[in-house]
Amino acid sequence: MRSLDDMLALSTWTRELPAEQLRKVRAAIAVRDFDAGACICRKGDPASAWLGVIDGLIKIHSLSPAGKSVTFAGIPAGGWFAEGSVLRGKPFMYDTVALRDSRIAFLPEATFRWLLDTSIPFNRFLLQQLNERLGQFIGMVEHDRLLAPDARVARALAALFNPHLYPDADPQIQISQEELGYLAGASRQRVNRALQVLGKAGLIKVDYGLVTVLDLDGLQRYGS
DNA sequence: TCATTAAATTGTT
DNA sequence: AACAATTTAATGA
Repeated sequence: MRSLDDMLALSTWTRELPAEQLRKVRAAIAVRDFDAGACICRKGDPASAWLGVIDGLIKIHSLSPAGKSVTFAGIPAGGWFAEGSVLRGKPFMYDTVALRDSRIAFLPEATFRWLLDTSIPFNRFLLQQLNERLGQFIGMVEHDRLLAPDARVARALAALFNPHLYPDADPQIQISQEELGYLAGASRQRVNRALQVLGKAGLIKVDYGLVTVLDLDGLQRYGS
């Protein structure tokens, strides 16, 4: 399992931070491990920290009153999230759950605001992150209405490998087809078929509980 | 190390 | 949604 320092080395916003400032940030971050299925934060919890996925995989999702689940985003190792709630100073609006055993970094709200007030590189990073996410969600609406199921699964999968949001060199992701279904808004059966199609097209390789991306660019543009 | 079993995941209808 | 097949992880000899 990766360490906090691995993740900080991977995050682009740490690179231009003066050593002294990075040291302070590093000292303020708390690290917690979660078992697969565990809840990292719930809707309504105060957003007291900016969160980073050091290792593992988490999802941001919402449960309907009837118990149906919609997943808005899966966030693999290397990703930071919840800046929206921290910026607003409002409680979390969604639940986040560990899909696998995961290690999470908690960067306290006060430290987050201090970075916001003092660091141009940090602000630049946040701006890019918000922009990338906005692009992803706009894309989701577009794909949901315009693309066939195979292509929707392809995009949902590709979104997990956004190099700006998740700067992780590992082209593999350990995720079940059921979770991929929640992410793509498709049934598990449909995802199963889509993965077979995408595998035959040479874009991905499918193994038990594991998907390896062979051609990210091809995945992104599949079906359009 | 190997066999057994339960649990998770996948493939198919 | 249901079922069978497959893979993994855990357990104990």
